[in-house]
Order: sequence, then structure tokens, then C-alpha cells
Amino acid sequence: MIKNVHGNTVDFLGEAIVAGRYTEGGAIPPEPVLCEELGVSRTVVREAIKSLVAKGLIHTGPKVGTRVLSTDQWNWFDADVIAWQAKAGLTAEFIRDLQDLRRVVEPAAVRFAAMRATSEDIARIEAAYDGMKQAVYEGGDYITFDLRFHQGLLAASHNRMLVQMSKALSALLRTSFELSTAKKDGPLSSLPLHRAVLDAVIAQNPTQAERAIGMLIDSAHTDIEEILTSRRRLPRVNKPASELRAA
Amino acid sequence: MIKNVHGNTVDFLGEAIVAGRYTEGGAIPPEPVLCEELGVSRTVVREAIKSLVAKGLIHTGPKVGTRVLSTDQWNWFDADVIAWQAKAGLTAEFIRDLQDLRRVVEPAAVRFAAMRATSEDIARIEAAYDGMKQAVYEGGDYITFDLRFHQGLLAASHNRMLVQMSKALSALLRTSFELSTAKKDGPLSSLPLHRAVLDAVIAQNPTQAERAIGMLIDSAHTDIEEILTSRRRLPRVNKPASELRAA
DNA sequence: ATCATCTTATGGTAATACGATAGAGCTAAG
DNA sequence: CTTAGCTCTATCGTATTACCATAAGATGAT
Repeated sequence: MIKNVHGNTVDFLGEAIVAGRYTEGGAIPPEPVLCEELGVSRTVVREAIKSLVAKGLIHTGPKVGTRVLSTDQWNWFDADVIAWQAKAGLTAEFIRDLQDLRRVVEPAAVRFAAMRATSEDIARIEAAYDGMKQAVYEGGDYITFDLRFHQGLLAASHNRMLVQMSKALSALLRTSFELSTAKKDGPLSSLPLHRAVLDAVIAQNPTQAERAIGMLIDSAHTDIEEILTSRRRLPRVNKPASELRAA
Repeated sequence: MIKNVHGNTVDFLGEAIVAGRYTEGGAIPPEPVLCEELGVSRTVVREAIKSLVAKGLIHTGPKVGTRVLSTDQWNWFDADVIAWQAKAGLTAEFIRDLQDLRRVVEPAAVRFAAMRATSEDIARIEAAYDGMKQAVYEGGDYITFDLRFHQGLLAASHNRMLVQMSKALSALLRTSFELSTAKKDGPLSSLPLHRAVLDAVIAQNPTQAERAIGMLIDSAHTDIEEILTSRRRLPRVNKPASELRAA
């Protein structure tokens, strides 16, 4: 998984920070030390640091060094930050926060989608739905199309902020889907729920669309709760940061 | 407003991009050219570019140059991006997106706050409310305390993502407040509405709290709509990026 | 049309000097 | 002898410069 030196360095440091390898408020090793440890030049380290500052993970200053900021200053809607968190292990709190967010955001987004979706939006979601159906009956990557379905829904809201969140929610959706897919007839049973949402959006019926997505979320919710209580720690998402970003 | 070379460069370029001075998909002048124009070294330009890449504004590649990405790839929850957009002039679409977001997020957040707020959370919001009251009757910076009130509310939801959004919403709130404050008795009339929200949170009554904040948002909404229809362009927010960030 | 080559942009390294500041250590007043 | 306040310095990040590597669009010969 070699991209380039800069990307690797950012990923390495970002992952280390998110994983908590450097204590909050504590200092990260000074630049020269990092150069040695990572075997890269000073410039690369500096640029990596600047990237992480831009994402709100750390703060720098002369003499004080490079310090890790508190987690609520992090840019949690940044695709990289989410990916690092996913890689480091999704904590129960993180999952809960994302779930709460989803419950708030998706119904509202679908409501907007029912009012503002264009024919291209519909076509894209319909294509995703077809992919899901095909995956169920003829085999295929169900999760990818499921993700695309929800992202299409968010995009159809035509609200920049909501679209932005689809990237963050993808992390939750992916694990959520992976869990529910593990159940025997997960995909099969959720297919009609998806159809109901799409139909309501096509019919331009916001209220019905909102109710439909609510049912969908609830069913995923119970799946996750079951797993969360039975396992101590969630399985890690195995996708590397770069692939998540590309998606 | 001199901070340091890096910060100034990032601000300058970021603002220029957000303001649309470089066409989307088009290339930004190559690094050496920027060095000359800004009178800084190439290292500074490179680090600034890396910061902007981290915020999703641009994309770089050898030979292809530095290109501006489409606006829906930008990190709209980044405090800097919001600040630059505010400085460049808040477009009607941007305001609308933020307003929709607010209508979705704040009621949900207040609902959570009514369930999860700690005594410290309450104390902080109460302090903000006192500041607002004092500003009304004895003069003072009403807007600052109003902002603090809403940020306290969001923080009391104890959800990372929601807290994150308070930074983005601050931009909307600030203009919203500036507009409603312009009206003679804006602050005076909104004071009891704020009190109602706070009381419901203290009483741990989620439903009532949600209804109360809904009324508050609606009143602000109509204020903004009035201005938006009467004026062609909103007045610019005069706060520099650094101050917005600090707040 | 195809492919080798050239050109031009970013990617990456290295050496050097500057500037700011936290905190040690000193001084002097109580 | 203690402590408040000052200075001084080691240690960070900040900034400049120069140079080479590499990727990919553009060009032109075959």
C-alpha cells in the first residue's frame, strides 16, 4: 500500500494520534525525532504536521512543541479522521454518536430528497437499488450498493452540509451493514424497506419517506445494539484509509 | 492582522479559492508563481497548499498542477472554510443550507441536552443567558452571549458530531443575530424564548425543549428571510478568520 | 496511429539561519 | 530564609535557499 511519502506520513501520524498512542495534551516527539523514526526528511514531517493541524488534531507552537488537542476539537467530518478512527477500532461511544447523528440526519435528508430530488438523483438511487437486488439474488457486493443507495439519498437532499455528512456516516453504515449482512437473511429482509423509501421519494411524499427511512434505521439500530452488547469490542474495519477516501 | 507567514498564506489562498477567484476545475498558478506574487518562499507555499488539500479544497499532482475541487468536496464543517465563505460573502444558497441544517440539528441537540446535560452544562448556559439579559438592560455584547448560549446547548448534547457542528452553525447564528439585533426590540423579544428553552432543559423535558427551540429558530428564520428578500446581497461578516476560530 | 522523448509541474531532500518562549536559575526585596 | 520577579538560555517551530527525483501531459518522429 505505497502511495507517496507525504500521504504515508500523514496516515501514520494521524492514525497514531487517533488511536491514542500520544496522550491528549501531551507532546508529540519533536520534528527531528520524527524524521529519524520515520526515515523521512524534515520537510515531509512539517507538511504532514500542517495537514494534521488543518484537520484540527494537533496544535503547534515554538517551544511548546506539537500537542494533541482534545477530541472535541478534531474535525470529525473529515474523511481521513473517520478512517483512522475506524482503523484504530470503533469505540462504543463513537458508534453511539454516529448512530444518534444518523437518526437525526437521514430522516431530514430523505425529507428534503422527496421534495428536491431530480430525475438524475432518482436514477442513481434506482441503479444502486438494482445492484442490491442483484447482489441478493445472484451474488455480489451488497454492501457497496447499499452504501451507494444511502449516499444517493443524501446527495438528493441538495444540501451541502448534509452531503458532507454522508462521508462521515459511511463509516457507520459500513460497519452497520457488515453486521446486519452477517445475519442470514439481513439483506433480503431489508430490501423491501429500501424499496419503500425510494418509492416515497419518487412519489414526492416527504412524510411517508421520512417514516420509511425511520423503519430502516430502527432495524439497523437493533442489529448494532445486539452486537455491541454481545461483543466487548467491534471488529475493525479492514479497508485502508485511501480506499475509504476514494469511495 | 499579522499572525505568521504560513497562516497568512493559507488564509489568502483559501479565501481566494472560496471566493471563486480561481475557476473550479481550473488550475491555480504554479508554486513558483505564487511565491513571487505573495513574496514568500516556496516552502511556505507548499505547506499552505498541503493545508488546503487537507481541507478538501484542492487537489494536486505532478504536471497536472493544483486544481480547485468541486464545492461539494470541500470540508464545510471546517472553521476556516466557513470563515472564508463568510468573508467572501454569504450566498443565498449557503445561508439556506445552513438554515436547513440548523432546523434539523438544533432541535435534536436540545432534545439530547434535556436528557444528558450535566450541572456544569446548565451553569455554562445559565451564565450565557445572564450575559444576554445584562446586555439587553445595561448594554453589552449581546451577540457574543447569544452565540455562547447556543454553543452551550449543543455541547450539552454530549455528541461529538453535534458539537462539531456548533462551529459551523456559529457563522449562520452570527449573521442571524446581527440581523435580528438590527431590529429595534429583537433581543428583548427573543429573551423569553431563550429562557423557555433553558427551563425545559433544566426540567429534563425533551419534548418541551424541542418545541421551545423550534419557536426560537422560526422567529430567527423569518428575520433572515425578510432581509434576504429585501437585499440582493448580505453584508459581509467583518470578523477575521482568526477571531472566528478562537471563538 | 504509436511510441519515444521532452517539458513542466509537484514531490522530496538537505543544510542553514532565525525567532519565540517555557522554564530554569538568578537577583533582590520582604 | 523565602518568595516574587526578572533575565537568560536551551529547545522547539519558522522560514529560506538550493538541488534532485518523479510523474504525466505535450510534442514530434517514425
